[in-house]
Amino acid sequence: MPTPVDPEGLDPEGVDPDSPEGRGGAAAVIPAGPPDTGRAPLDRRRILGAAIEYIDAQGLSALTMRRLGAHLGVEAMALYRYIPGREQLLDGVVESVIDELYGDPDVHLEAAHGWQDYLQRLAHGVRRIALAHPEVFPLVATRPPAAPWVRPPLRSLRWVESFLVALTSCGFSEASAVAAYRAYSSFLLGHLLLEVSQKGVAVNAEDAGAQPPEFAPDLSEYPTVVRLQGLLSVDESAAEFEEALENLLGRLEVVRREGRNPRNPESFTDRPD
Amino acid sequence: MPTPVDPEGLDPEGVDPDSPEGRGGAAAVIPAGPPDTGRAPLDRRRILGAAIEYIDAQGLSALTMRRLGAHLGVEAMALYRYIPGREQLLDGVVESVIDELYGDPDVHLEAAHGWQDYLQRLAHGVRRIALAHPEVFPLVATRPPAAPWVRPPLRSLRWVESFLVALTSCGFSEASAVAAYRAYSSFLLGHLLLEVSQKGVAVNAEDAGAQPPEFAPDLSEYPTVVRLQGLLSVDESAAEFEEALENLLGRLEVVRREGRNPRNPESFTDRPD
DNA sequence: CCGTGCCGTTTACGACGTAAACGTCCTAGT
DNA sequence: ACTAGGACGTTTACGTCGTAAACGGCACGG
Repeated sequence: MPTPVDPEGLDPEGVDPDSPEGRGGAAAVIPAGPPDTGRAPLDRRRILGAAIEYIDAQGLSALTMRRLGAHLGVEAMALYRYIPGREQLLDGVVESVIDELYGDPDVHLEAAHGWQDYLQRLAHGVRRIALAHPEVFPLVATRPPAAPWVRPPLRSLRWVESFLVALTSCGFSEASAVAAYRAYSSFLLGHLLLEVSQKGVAVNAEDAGAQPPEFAPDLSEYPTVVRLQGLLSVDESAAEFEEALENLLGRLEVVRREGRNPRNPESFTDRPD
Repeated sequence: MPTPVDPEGLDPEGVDPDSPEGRGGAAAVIPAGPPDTGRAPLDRRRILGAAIEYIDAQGLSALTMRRLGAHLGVEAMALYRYIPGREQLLDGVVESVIDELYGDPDVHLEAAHGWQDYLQRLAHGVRRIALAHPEVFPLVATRPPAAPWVRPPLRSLRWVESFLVALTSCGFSEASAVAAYRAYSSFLLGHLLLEVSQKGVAVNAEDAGAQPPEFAPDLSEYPTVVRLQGLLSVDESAAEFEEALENLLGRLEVVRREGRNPRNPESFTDRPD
């Protein structure tokens, strides 16, 4: 049994368990095979897989209907038989990427081992996806959701349902479950978007310019930044994520015990049920 | 003196003080005047102002060099005398928008009244900007920053410097100040990006389709979502922001008192350069 | 044997970002 | 006063984009 989860914090010496190198093949792209071998008959799933692959490799702005077609060994117009247009292609990409959560054996749809375990596993599952597809995640974050109350990065009704059922079944009131959903979404979005954007900048060499070794935009006015540059540059993403997540779970536990919407506290102090 | 700030929570009956209607003219766009009156001689500032105005009005995807030129009463190529290209135009837009913070009288560069006051004012200032320019904020969030350690939404060295000086001058160790900067950025980004995207979806009627009254993508599989739909739809953004901000400040106070990086407490004494 | 779908290609159009050459005016030096 | 030059906006042009529309080949059921 390879790579069990570690919901209670990081192995002190271990590598980041959510990084693509840090685990087995879970949360991988839908395999699309080498670009032109195996001339499969080109369905929607294959197109979306190839699009994700292409974005991961070349960046979002490089994805073009023509280029994606070429990547599949096909003319651009062939894609339109399966996808209405580019916008819907991107919607499909987002949907496909978050659907990888269903294939992750460490993420459960039910809170069988308590809501904290559920939220821990879910958070790490999403983080794994974000780190596996750093170029796609900004799309997950910014594409307008289907309904205003479906919040990125958990952009699927099924996960919203799962979330709300899990929490309400574990003692959260309906209002607290909704509040928790919102707090949790904000937490995930902020941390993961920053993490992938930081990673993206660090990795990018081909994208915009080419001065990776040294580019100093006059730091002379900012002595504190200069002094702390070393500290600012260390990457503590995994630990910070873990810590902020633990803190959030702690907050939610308080909310759960109070059993009420944490704001509007008079709704329960002066009123038995 | 109109509309004083209220850093210690929301006026119980008041409207959201960060909403564009909720206060005076602070955090307004650089005035560009009516589109074609006053044929001013077209400098960089005017172009960026017009671009922000245009994005706010028509959405980011509608911004085109040709259309922006037309909006300014000029051919597209005229813009290239002041801006190298479209990408740099967007960078300039992001920079301009966050520069509105300097014009906000309620946000201070120094922590004259303590770090909590400083962070409260800064957070609300950024929130005001996000709400004033909901179509621009995703750009603020996703555009690659200049250096990997300059994190959105505080994307300017001057604010990073200000932040770090403010916290270290209030008793934070260097490591804690940096950790606070990261936690604070994640908090702002997650909450504000979700808030503007929610608002954007709610407001948009012209953008993609046109079925605002009812569009029900088969909720029959998701009974809990249906049952909690009312709760999910209420907008508690202001209160949630405030509550999460208070919680963050509480966490940071603990970090400050411990005076150390909360993770890895033994690693900073012999810190490498 | 011949329709008749399916499925990928070809052709075409308008919009985009932008390089390059070109006015057109204002100003300064003689 | 005349002219050289620079600042500023326009014109033209090219390659690429998304995609509508017509087309071609191939398999299969009558």
